[in-house]
Amino acid sequence: MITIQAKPPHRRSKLHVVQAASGPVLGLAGATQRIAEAITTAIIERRLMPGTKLTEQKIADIFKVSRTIVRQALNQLSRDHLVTLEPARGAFVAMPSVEEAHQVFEVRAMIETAMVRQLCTRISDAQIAQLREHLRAESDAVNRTDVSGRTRLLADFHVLLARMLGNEVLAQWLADLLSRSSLISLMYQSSHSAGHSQQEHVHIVDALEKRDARVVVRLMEHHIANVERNLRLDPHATDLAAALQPAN
Amino acid sequence: MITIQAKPPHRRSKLHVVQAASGPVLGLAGATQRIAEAITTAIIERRLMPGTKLTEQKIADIFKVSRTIVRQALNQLSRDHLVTLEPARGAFVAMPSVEEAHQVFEVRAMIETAMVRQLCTRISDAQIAQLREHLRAESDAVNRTDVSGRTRLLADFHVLLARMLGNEVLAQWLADLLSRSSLISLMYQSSHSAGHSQQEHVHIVDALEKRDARVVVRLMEHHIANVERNLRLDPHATDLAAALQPAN
DNA sequence: TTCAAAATTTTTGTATACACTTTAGCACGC
DNA sequence: GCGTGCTAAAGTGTATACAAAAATTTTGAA
Repeated sequence: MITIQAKPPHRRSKLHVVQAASGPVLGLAGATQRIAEAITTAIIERRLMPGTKLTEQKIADIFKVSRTIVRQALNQLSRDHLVTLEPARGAFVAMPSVEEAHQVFEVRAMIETAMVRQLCTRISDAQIAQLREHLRAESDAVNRTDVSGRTRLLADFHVLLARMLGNEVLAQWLADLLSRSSLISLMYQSSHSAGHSQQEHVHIVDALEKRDARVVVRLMEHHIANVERNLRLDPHATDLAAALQPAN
Repeated sequence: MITIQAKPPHRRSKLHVVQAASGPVLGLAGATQRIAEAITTAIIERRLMPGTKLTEQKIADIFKVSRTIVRQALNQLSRDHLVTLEPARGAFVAMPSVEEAHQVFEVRAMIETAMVRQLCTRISDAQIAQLREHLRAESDAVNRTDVSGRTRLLADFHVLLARMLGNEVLAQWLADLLSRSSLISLMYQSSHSAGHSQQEHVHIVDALEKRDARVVVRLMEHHIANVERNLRLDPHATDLAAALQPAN
């Protein structure tokens, strides 16, 4: 049996998909994305606490769109593990378990050590400079106690490393893992100070500059282990987290 | 202002989500999942070639559901990179670029070597036995030249290794990567024989049984490199794939 | 005949309607 | 007073309707 196959007539350049920044059709998949991002940042910035119910109609009203769009956004977020979908009950801001938290950090340790090991053999001086610049931005945010900014920058450091391998597949996945990490950190009230993290980033870049694979791997291992070690993994943390809540 | 946040009233055991095998409400998220899986296997089994347009209404008719459900399924598949969504044009079976193919294998090499290295320190004899059993199943499928079965089993081997670390986060991600790998292999007409792959799996398990980290890492590196090396990454391969095309 | 513009059909994107499930409120009996 | 069952309200899941965009076909002229 031979199945005949239609090919896409004459598909336009892939650039078309990317442009998205002009024209009348802005809002195609844009609205969905916009809402997903709004919810994501709200979660990361602690305006939406773990366990919070996300009622479709309420969100739809806020953004002036139909439930259809909100549903798409919530589905995306559930694939990122930032919200949990319970059949017939609705969407809730995810509450990663202690188990899950451990697994996330374990995977991060595996992939990020492999990453920096690779980087030692290929990183350019220009890239080192770029990292230094990022470290400055981190340091600024820490000093200004810009909480949401520093959280984002500290996470971006890791994604930046991934991106420097020129591997977008890796970078995107690590970005996912890091938004999950952020949720975990805020849920379990990390006692690991931002300043300390930032300092560790500096050491990692120092080792990268010397292309010292052994040291950089050890530093990255310790860095991730430190972050995990400083989580409050006792159960009462969840209650504490669910405390005070501006409703939308 | 302190607004108290409603926590999900009294959430039922997570088992509830899993059951799904009884009652009248079967088809809650089940229909979406069913369609996504059908399309996935159709792609892996080469019944849907890369570039094929997936028209929503046609799929909806086939499965006797509304476009709503099909749309959800297509969205999921696009997150798995098995289909590409082009705004206002529709869904197409993905055509991973050479670049993307390379990146996928690079990441696989990184994560899977780290994985087996870890496994050497923790794997149990019972797990070795489980792997041996899997190898038998692989061998059977190869001998029977059960094409779709062997493709699945050869991929499952890698996921099985991930699962043996007891890390579901890792396992799920690797599963995604492997379905992508399958698509890449069929798109670029791998000349790497299934039998050869299967043989390499045997060697890997042998080394795991001896808990020889150095060897097992080397074997895994070579195994993945071999698979990639045997792809036809020359450009005409894509033309070849898009070759004979009467419109439907 | 061949090319281009217009009209038609198909298909996507979003909103809305409706059925069914869950949740909350309330009366009743213990 | 407290738990139990019933009723009403709210919310989710799916189908359908409709508008806008894209693809296809038709039409008309060189």
